[in-house]
Amino acid sequence: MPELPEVETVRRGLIPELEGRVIVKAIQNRLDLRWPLPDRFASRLTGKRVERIGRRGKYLLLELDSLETLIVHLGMSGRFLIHSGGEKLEGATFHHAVAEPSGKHDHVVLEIEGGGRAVYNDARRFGAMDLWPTDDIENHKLLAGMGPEPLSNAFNAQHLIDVFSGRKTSLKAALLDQRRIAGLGNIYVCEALFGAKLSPLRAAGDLDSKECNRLTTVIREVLTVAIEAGGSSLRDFHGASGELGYFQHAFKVYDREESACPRSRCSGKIQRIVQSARSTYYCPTCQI
DNA sequence: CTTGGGTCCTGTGCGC
DNA sequence: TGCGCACAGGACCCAA
Repeated sequence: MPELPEVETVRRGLIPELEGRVIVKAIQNRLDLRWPLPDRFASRLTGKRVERIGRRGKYLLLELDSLETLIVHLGMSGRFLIHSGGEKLEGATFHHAVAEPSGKHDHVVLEIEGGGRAVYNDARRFGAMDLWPTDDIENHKLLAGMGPEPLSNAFNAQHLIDVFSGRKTSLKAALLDQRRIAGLGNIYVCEALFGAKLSPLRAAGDLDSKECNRLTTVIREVLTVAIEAGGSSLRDFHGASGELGYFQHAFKVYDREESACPRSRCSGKIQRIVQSARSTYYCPTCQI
């Protein structure tokens, strides 16, 4: 599910409830998510203060005062919801419906100083958590080798030229590869390629510098606008206070098979194709 | 090394 | 309504 804008939305929602507060008690309801949780998981969280909540690609990073960082990945269906200590729905500021916790897949619950609870729920259990020394976080096996943050200065046209060079793989697959660029998933790759007028079927290594430049700019724009919209809620994405994002209403191609290309002066029709077993949406007329 | 396909898991929505 | 199937925002793992 969640790509960079959704994870960033969750991060921003967790900060006011969690940052600077102590985890009074951690409750672990299963031994594993996608992989086994680390040894003594709950006790390594209990009594620790969350100093800072960061993000790397699609990973949330909760830095604890024990010098360890709680690494969290939401997988496809993961949620991290805050239930406030008082009237639990009063804090919702969005006009959309607020999700009730199912309880069924609440795998990890953090009771927060002051009475709130942060609940990690993940029906499909493709998500993950781990604890790792904060000063060595970049060497954690899930984070090592990840490409640059697309909203940082390290991401630029030259970087794309470098990582695409000589690649025969499709542009679609290349952008989904977290080792080349962090944070993009199926939705935002489709949207960025539309914005850059590039076919997802092109070989990555075929792009010229002008095209890489265009793609760089569009990726930044798409992600920035999506974050401002609170991410996309196609099926079940919720922010930390249960609110829905609304960037899905701004999709130009994703999930819009058969509709007219939204680009002015293009008479094309959005197509859905399958690339490496995943849906790609694009306009074959203007995405060359 | 690169690349493509299968796989993990549960829920939902659709056609019949 | 009920059933079966296709599909879902991720990404690891392995075979070729």
